[in-house]
Parts: sequence; structure tokens; C-alpha cells
Amino acid sequence: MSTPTAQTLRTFYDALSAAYGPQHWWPAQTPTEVIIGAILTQNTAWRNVERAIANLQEAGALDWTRLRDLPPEQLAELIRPAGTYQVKTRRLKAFVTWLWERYDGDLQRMFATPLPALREELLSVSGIGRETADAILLYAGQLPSFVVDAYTARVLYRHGLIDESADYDEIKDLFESSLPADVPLFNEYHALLVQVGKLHCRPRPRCADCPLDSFPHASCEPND
DNA sequence: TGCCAGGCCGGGT
DNA sequence: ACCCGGCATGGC
Repeated sequence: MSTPTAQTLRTFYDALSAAYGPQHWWPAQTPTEVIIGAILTQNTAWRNVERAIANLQEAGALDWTRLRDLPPEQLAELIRPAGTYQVKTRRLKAFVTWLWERYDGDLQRMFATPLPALREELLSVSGIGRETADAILLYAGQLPSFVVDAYTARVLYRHGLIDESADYDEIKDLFESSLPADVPLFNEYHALLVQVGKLHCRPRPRCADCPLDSFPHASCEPND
């Protein structure tokens, strides 16, 4: 499969932008909330994350000092609505511990680190994978790191722009090598891909009464 | 009712 | 280098 041109990715963006307009992402107030939300939303509906963040807010725990000092059991109870809460408690604690050890709990200092190096540092924290790292960099740090997620891969694949086997870094590189390193553009492009994915790109397309429906397949319908 | 949600890790082959 | 099970709540 030939990779799409820069022009194609631009046209794709323009079509999404015309259809949906500004998405106002990330749906969180502060960089601290973005980071916490990025971890909590792993494989989880944002609706559930909102409850967890509201609990943290109410407990005054949207704060790196408080998060550091909060016993894991109490943190787990606060973020319970987000699901996989034991795992996420470990991951939040791992990040907080790292943030204090590496940057003295100071986000400003953290984001002063040059992009490629900071991305590697974040990836070294247990529980922060590529998408979470990129979301933190882009939406909390305003650094031009393109965020790829399940929707991105699915939408691009269904429209014939990437191979089904394309992995995270391939897709990320595709955008970053085709587009200017522009933070508002990266921000909006990812948000638009999520929006169109939610509305038009189901994970497993189904066809009525298909005897093979339980098997993975690309699509029984034309692309949206 | 089962499937899904803005992943990631660790163990197995 | 892949592949897979586990994690867990809430909505449709």
C-alpha cells in the first residue's frame, strides 16, 4: 500500500474540519487534569473518567503534592468510576513519584525538556505508553507530538490510507512528516479523528445475519 | 445481553 | 518479534 501524500492528509483534515468544526480539546481545564485524564482514559469511556476527576477535584487531589501524599487505597476509591482502578492507581502513583524525583513535582520544568527527550522519559514511566505520552505532550505541554489512537488507525484503514498492520509509530510518523509541526493543527486533527470515529467508524462492522460475524473482518459496508 | 470505551503491561511462544 | 490475557466500571 502506497502511503498517502501530504496533500491527501490535508484534504482529509479539511473535510473533517468542514464537517465538525472546532472540537475544543482536550476536555479538561489544566495541564494537571489533562495528565490525570490521559492516564484514566486508557481503554475507558471519557464519561467515566469525568466522574473520577470530579471525585479528585472534590477531594482536593488535583494537585501533585496531594496526589503524592494520598494513600493508594484512598486514591483507588476516588478513581473507581474510571474502571481498572487498581492498575490506574499504580500508574498515577508511578507518574507522581517520577515527577517528584525527576522534576521536583514541577510541570513547568518537565515541559521545558526538549520534545524527543521528554517523550522518551515519559515512556520510561510504567503505565505511560505511546498514546498517553503523546497526549500529555500535546494537550498538556503544547508540544507538537501527534497523538494516534484506535480511532485514528481504524478511520485511516477503513478509508484505505494505511495498511491494517500499520503500527503506532508508522502512523505517527506519517502525520508528522506530512504536516507542519503545528500544535493547534495536531490538536484539532486528532480530536476530529476521534469525533468521526465515534460517529461513523464502529470497531467491528456488522452485516445483518452474517454467519461470519464473529470473525474479524474489515467491513461489510462502503466506507463512511 | 454482550460488547465496547481516546491502552498498557507482563508472560508466553 | 509477535500474541494474548488481565484489568473493571458504566452506557447502550
